Amino acid sequence: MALDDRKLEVLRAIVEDYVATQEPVGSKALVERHNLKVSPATVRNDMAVLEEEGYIRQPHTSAGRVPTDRGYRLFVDKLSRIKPLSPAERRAIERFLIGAVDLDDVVHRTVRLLAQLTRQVAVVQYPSLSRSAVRHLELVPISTTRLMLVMIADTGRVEQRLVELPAPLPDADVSRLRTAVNEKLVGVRLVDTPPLVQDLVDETGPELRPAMSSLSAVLLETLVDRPEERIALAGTANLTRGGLLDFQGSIRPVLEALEEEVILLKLIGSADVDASTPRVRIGDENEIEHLRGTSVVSTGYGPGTTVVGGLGVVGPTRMDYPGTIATVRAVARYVGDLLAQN
Amino acid sequence: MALDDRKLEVLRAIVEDYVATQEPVGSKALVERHNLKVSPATVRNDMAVLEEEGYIRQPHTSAGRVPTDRGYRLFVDKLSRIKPLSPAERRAIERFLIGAVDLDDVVHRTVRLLAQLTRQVAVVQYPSLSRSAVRHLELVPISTTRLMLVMIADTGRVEQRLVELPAPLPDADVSRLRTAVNEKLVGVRLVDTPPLVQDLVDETGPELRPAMSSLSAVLLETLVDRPEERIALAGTANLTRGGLLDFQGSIRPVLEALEEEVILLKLIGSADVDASTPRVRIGDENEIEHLRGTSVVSTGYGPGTTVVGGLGVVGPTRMDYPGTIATVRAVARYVGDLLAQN
DNA sequence: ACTGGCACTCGCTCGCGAGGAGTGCTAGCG
DNA sequence: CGCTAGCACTCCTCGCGAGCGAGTGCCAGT
Repeated sequence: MALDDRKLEVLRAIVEDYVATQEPVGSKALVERHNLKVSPATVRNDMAVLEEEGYIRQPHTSAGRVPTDRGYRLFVDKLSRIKPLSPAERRAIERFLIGAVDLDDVVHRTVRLLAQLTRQVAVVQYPSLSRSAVRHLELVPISTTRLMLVMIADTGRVEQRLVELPAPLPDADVSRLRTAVNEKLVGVRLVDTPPLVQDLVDETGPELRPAMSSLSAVLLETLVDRPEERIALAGTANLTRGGLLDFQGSIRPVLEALEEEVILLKLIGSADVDASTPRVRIGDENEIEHLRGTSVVSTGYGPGTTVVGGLGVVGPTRMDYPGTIATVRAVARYVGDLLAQN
Repeated sequence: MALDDRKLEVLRAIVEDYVATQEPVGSKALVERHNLKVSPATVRNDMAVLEEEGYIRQPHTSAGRVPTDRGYRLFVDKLSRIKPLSPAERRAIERFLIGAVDLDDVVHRTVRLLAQLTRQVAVVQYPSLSRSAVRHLELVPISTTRLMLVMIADTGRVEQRLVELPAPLPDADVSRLRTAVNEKLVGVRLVDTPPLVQDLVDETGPELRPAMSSLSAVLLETLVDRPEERIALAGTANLTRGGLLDFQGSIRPVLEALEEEVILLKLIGSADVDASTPRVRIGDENEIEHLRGTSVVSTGYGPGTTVVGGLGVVGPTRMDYPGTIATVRAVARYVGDLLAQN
């Protein structure tokens, strides 16, 4: 059954009021606050229909109506325009992000900014190694049988790993190794390195072969096969906002979920995200069981139109979607621009 | 006024029971659970004295007694022995920490381990740069006028900073810079570098002087003058344990405080910590206003007896002090040993 | 110095009733 | 046919008071 315009308007009003007041909204209050042209009774009839269709529900008989996940979904898809950011917000974003000294700094500032602007929990993934290319590889002797391998990626990430050598290696040989790996790998995307790394080993002379093998094993395993994803989190205190009404009484499961990097990666990981417009997952749409009852707004970011990582926020289903979506999108763009500069 | 042995015993019993049950403890229950040799009435008299002295209090007339911060303090200082860890705990620690691939990994594992074992919020400071020495400095050209400076510290920390050069610099000159700074600074503690960095600039020939100046400015400012401290946090979900009884009803201020790195550093920062035995701050003893109502157990860690960073846990004043202290101390030692190996 | 007894305090829980917001239904109106 | 006004009904919320019980303080006795 198709909902006519007025019913949609009623749904929008319910969502907006509920988000604003956090209380079930009744027919009378609705017509007053939104000066609709019809009477409460009419609105009640519309509400009955909306309820039948599953867009709203009553917590109990004789209480006002509350949007369901489905109602929010319709609201987000059809009934809301993304709010333009206020100049103050734009300024806040700019002010926050200038002066970052390194990637860590950028990510930390971003996640705090996002938490502050949306007043929710913010999550930012570091640029994914799998979407990075090698900018430089450095080998630092730690002892005669240990090297530290430092990889600097074009996304600004710097990773280090210990390499145990099968036999002591003079410094001159370390230099040769360094030159060899850099010549072969600089500029190559990490996902494309495996065959080249194999070449490297094959091409290495017998005296350096064992060392190169150890090195390539570390390279492949820890940087390519299961590259470490990193995540920053901020604003968990915002979960306590809105009393115990949100998150069906306990923020426990939410906090637990947020401590699992794996879960966070699923949430805002860059896997299936594109940078055009944020993705919104509402309540039950979330795969993570602990996060039913929350909504997640996430998007990819990166220099230009490419995506190197994801970011987003986690909040109650009862959130200001237009504002949150706008903020997430704006922050992602700024961060992308910032990365493009380096 | 001196408390006789039995009164101390009563205090200890009250603390233990309250920690275990989370409920005010009454005289009758006390004599039963701890089979004291005296009657409830006697215990009541002792309680009256303990209350006068400020070690315990009643939430309201006709409720049991609850320890005050002062009571906990006495308990920690005089009435408790540090529990030895169970073999299971020792095993958990070992299992958790082997297989860490780099410093990030070590810190992350440690903080999660600590949170899990103590069932509280755990905080681990990365080895402080101010207590590190330079192991290697690397310069990577990003463009003709930009270098990335990577410092590898003996504590395993790796820091990178962008250096803007006043003029384009050929690769050969980059190498000369690299050699110069490494010869001068490798092995030197960061706090001791400033005069040497100055020497470096002075000794540099005129053609490299401008580049060296930029480089030294970055070195001094971001690595020595205000070195970035890093912190890892885990177990915030544990704050919700024990309902709303702990933290006077709201975990909000606690979560807020935990988001401030500055605050965390004050808490567990290595400044005034020694590695011998954990420091315990109970309730009001905390300087941080938001953390009144919590207790903090912290200690320093590092290879051998040196201290390179701090770690600890934050929990309700009503916590298992002997167990927590033992765990914090044990984890700190293991981490210290682990660092010593690298 | 400790104990048993006893009166007392006071927070907690429950049931009850009044109040009120909001609803669904029905009849009437344009 | 859609909208509206009126009305009876539901059910949540809040406040009140009684009963209960844990725990206490005090006092007299050993």
